[in-house]
Amino acid sequence: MRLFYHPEIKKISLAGVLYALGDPVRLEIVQRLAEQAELPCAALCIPIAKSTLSHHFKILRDAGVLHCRKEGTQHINSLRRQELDDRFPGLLDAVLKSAANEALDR
Amino acid sequence: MRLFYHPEIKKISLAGVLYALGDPVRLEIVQRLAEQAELPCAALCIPIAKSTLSHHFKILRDAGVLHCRKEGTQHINSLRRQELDDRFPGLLDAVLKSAANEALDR
DNA sequence: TCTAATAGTTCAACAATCTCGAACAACTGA
DNA sequence: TCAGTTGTTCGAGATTGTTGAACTATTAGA
Repeated sequence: MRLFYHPEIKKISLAGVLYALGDPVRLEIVQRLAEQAELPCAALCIPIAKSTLSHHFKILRDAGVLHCRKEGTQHINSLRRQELDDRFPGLLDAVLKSAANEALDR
Repeated sequence: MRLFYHPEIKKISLAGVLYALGDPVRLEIVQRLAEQAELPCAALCIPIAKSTLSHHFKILRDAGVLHCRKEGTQHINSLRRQELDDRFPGLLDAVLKSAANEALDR
């Protein structure tokens, strides 16, 4: 299995990041990673096919939101938080805060 | 032609808003509306089919990002800025600031 | 070392969504 | 009333999303 593609921070587009965050499953992944720093794909426990989950992780990686490294049989994911904050200051914080707010409403 | 659907502010979802913003054309529409307050659809001058543009406006309306009212033959669009700020504080500002930052890079 | 189990990816098929031109509806002005 | 303007709706083809099955890579146990 080859190494994953991770775009340079300079090549990350705002529309790409927003698109990646604009899906309930992917938004949940990002929220979990904001709390836990590192997670393997399987830790999500979301009831969807694992091929679909793999696809969502790929979109987040390609958009520049996540970094993924291999460790044994697992793929460990983490937010590219510092890089995102450098490129789009305040964006991720605003999204995470909004997500937390939204969760309170229910 | 019937009136447009505009969701209640309480029913606007974060993923829906991010999805709506996660397209270069729609992001540009939102940026323009942040500068100009009100615009008819035709004012965009983006080289895509007008049926496609109409579709993008519908997505932005359905997500709760835009309000649209009829005025003669035109449909006047505006950001639901106050409502969005109430529901997701700081989000729109962060997106608009990020968009402005990104524009400087090129 | 062989085998089975685990973690994810890739593939192929089907479903859903996007983009477009054409047709349509609503309004305006001559 | 008739033509022009603005934007929506419809149907078709292209793109993207979702899924189970097959596959790769690694680990643990006999």
